[in-house]
Amino acid sequence: MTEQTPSLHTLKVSCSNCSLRELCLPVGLNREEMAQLDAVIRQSRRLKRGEYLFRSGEGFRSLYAVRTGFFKTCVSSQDGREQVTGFHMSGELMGLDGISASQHGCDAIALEDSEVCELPFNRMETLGRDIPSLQHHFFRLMSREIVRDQSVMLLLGNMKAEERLAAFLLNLSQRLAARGFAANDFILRMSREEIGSFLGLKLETVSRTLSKFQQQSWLKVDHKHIQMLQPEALKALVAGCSQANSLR
Amino acid sequence: MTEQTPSLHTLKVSCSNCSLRELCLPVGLNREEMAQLDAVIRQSRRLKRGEYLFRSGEGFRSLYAVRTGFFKTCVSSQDGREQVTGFHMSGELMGLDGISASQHGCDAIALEDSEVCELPFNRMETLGRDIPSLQHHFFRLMSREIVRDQSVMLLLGNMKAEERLAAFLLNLSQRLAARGFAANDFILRMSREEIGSFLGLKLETVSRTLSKFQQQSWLKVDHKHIQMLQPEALKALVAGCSQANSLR
DNA sequence: GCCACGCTTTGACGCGTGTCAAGCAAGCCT
DNA sequence: AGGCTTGCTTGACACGCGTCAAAGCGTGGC
Repeated sequence: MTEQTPSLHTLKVSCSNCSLRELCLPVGLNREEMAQLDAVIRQSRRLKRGEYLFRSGEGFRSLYAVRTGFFKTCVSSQDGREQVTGFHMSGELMGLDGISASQHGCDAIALEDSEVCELPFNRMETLGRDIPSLQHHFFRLMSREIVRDQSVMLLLGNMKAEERLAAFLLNLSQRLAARGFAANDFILRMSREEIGSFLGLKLETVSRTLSKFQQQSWLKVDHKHIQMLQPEALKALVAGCSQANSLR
Repeated sequence: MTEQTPSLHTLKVSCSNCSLRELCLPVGLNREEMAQLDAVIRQSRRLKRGEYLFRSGEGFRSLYAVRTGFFKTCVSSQDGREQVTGFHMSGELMGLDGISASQHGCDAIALEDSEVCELPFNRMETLGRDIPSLQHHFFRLMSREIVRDQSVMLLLGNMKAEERLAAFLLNLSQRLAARGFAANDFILRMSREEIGSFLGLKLETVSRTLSKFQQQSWLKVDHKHIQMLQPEALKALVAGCSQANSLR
């Protein structure tokens, strides 16, 4: 709730170059500024499912905004444990963690055929000096990412398996709805294992919990096809943990 | 490892106004710019142990840099579950999560008598336009916070109690050492419960695990006084999970 | 100085989730 | 079409951590 999703009418607006919900909308740029921005945003790049957009350790030069498709970002430790740190759909930004050390801090992998806009960070930074509202917007975006991460910490530190999964599904539903998709009938783009990695659970637990939700007729689960029959029931489960709506 | 701590010689440098390791140092400001910055930084504020620096939901106006003392930040859900999102010592910045919604997203509480510098965000933002290196530094700070949060996610999602506690102690040790304090002999400023909340464990588990470390003569634990007898043993425990060095 | 309270430690026990393993369904390749 | 791979489901069991409880220790207040 602390993070408001863009209202629907704003979704129709777009940059001339690509539709970057988060990037363009709240800024209120004039025509000239918009042109400057367009000049900086590079032609979009297409990725096939499974392809890496960037890898942890690679030099950082650009942020990437999802135009179409779906991504996961993940960090992994030396001994191979992998933690999915987020799932990213159209309009969302990836790569903010790379600024600090001038190299990417996580892997970004396309979970379906996708398209991204590349935003060369140096040039965005320079542009921010000329366009204060753009600079401010970038600070807000980074701050929002921090808020989101805190919600995930709350989830990982305090919630049980059922609560985590319910929070996850509701968050997904809400973000899809904000993009004009059905809120209660959608396809998961990620595997059970990836969901588990994000939620700090094993894939078997994810599977069992989904089955449990289905038994209670809260969901209909057909492989990756999810129908939310009683979203209120899920909401009741996470009612206490309200922070956990902005997971991504 | 991805986050390098400031080298020791840099620690002696300080702003004329207050010693903000993270804020001032890497920027490389000239004399005039330094003066501009000083003009913006407000007189420092003192807090007694237990006092709130800010609360979740309060209007956001400023960031705060710890001058002396020790803080925790935490988010809490409606039903009262509390998650400590970080511990903060001298030179570290708090409040970055407040930018996105113009209100603070967490509570900040002094764990001992402390002193902070207030940095009015609007004025810092304006100043950033005039001093590119300052602007860049702010982006880096925010990005570093995101990297840190990702490490915490890895810890909460993948590590066992012993690994979490070892990673926590090593991180604390390292940050203290970077500030010129003894690395292997220090006082915990927080309770077992607060450690547990940060690490996603119950206080009993924290206590038991500390006892276990002591039995193995890896530590000497006398209430809040910790002596690390065999830091290598702790390092070996977290060896695989290298990401987890930048927890804070 | 004493008492009361908060914090910590330690034990016994139970539960939730991880682990291991088997079987199934869907999709892909040849 | 057949066989392979990959991902998912489900069961049985184990174990780490949470829960509940009691007792010890320090500290601060009066």
